Amino acid sequence: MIAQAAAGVAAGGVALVWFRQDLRLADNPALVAAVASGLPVVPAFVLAEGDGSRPWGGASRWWLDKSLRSLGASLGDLGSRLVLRRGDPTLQILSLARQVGAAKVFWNRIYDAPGIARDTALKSALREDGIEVQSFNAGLLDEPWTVKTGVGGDFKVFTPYWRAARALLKGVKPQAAPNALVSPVAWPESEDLDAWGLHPRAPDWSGGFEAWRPGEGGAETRVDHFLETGLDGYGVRRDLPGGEAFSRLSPHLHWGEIGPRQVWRQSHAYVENRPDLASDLGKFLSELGWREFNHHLLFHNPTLPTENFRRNFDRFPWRNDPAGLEAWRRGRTGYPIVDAGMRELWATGFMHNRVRMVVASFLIKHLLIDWREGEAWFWDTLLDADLANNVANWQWSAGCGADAAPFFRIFNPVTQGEKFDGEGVYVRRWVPELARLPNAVLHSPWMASEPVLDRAGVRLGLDYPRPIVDHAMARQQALEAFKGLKVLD
DNA sequence: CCTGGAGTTGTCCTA
DNA sequence: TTAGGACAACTCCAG
Repeated sequence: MIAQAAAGVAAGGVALVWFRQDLRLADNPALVAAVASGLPVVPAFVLAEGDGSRPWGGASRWWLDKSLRSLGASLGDLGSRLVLRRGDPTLQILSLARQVGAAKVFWNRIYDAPGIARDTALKSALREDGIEVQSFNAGLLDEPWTVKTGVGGDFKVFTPYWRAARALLKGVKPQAAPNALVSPVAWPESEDLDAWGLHPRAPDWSGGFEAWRPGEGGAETRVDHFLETGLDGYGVRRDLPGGEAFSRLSPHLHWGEIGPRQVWRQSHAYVENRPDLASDLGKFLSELGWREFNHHLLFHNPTLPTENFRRNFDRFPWRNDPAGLEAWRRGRTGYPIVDAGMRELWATGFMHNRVRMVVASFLIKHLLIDWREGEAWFWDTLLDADLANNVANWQWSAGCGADAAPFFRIFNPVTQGEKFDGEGVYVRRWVPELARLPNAVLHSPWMASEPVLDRAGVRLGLDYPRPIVDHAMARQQALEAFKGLKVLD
């Protein structure tokens, strides 16, 4: 310990880079600033514990494990390392900064309330130690406080928000990754990633995650692949869960293995010689826009993760229904499109966007279960679980969020299945016990005649459940429940 | 301050 | 078969 501290101090101080949700070398302003300081650079990551922020879910921990290995390897290629610590990040960064003799500390910002409070306090503490601290924006196109309505307020409706946010973007120029990092004279000790147990054991339920490639390299491959194969016709094709026209960038964006500026720049560059793709590009970028908007909402509404954005929903008569919740989680509701989605989630850590809306609508409006239950399940099982996106989207689905779906918009799981999975590619993949049913009844097996069920080898109630609620009845019940929410804020 | 058009993703009934 | 309107009421936001 003494030798290490002495080594850092003797070299005239080092630049400490605290990685969080920016696990990349390219377009990383904190890293660029550290290199520009001319000091030896110590890159560090802290597995946060007990700092008031929400602990990562199981799927997120799986991803983080791989992403840290990737980042560590990339730093190794530059002759550097990634120093790992766990515990309260404030204490860990303070102690690490002192230990290595940091003259400067750099990080990229995050935008949830506990994180902001922690970072603010840490900044003061470091400065009291005479250490220079600087934070940057790596994760958003526009930081939340820069996008304002005409009268200086924060937007609550997406369309005007995105119009204003785009107008602020003048020449989006991602920064290049550094070519080399100067190492400190001596490295501080690092914890062992294997010992963190982020990869599930006993049992290892991550077998279905193998198609993912966490890390900066995987993110770059994903963008290229999407632009080549998914952008053409994205506006329509993105809605088909059996297809492939979606980017799958969300987990990479969540961990900052690629930043929105890079996605913005690359997709514009790709479309430069393809004017026919302008409309599809706009659709794709508006998805980035929703990500921006969700972070904007979270920043301006710190209680978004736990409280209804529209407070009149505080009176909503949510049902306590453990059996229904469990059927939903396991994909045993008897509605094939819902069950397919929930099983895709469980198996792969991902769910198609259209299907996310369908299953959310089902939990909230058919089962009348609190959106927070669904949000918690997604948080644990989604590889792209992101606080801002998850809570804002669940609130939107429930009707209590910003710019939310009107209450009478109750998805019919049969109609949705027929409309967006008409050929049954998606349902047959994830609900294989129904695979031999003809398309006409695939999304409503309870409507099939006995001979049709027999031929398909389906015994309702045995091989596949009957619907746990009747759609028409549930719909009426939901409309009644929502009627009780007269606004009187 | 006032006004009025608009608001991610739908469903169902009727003509 | 298909197209159009009802479904409520509210808030947001620009002019």
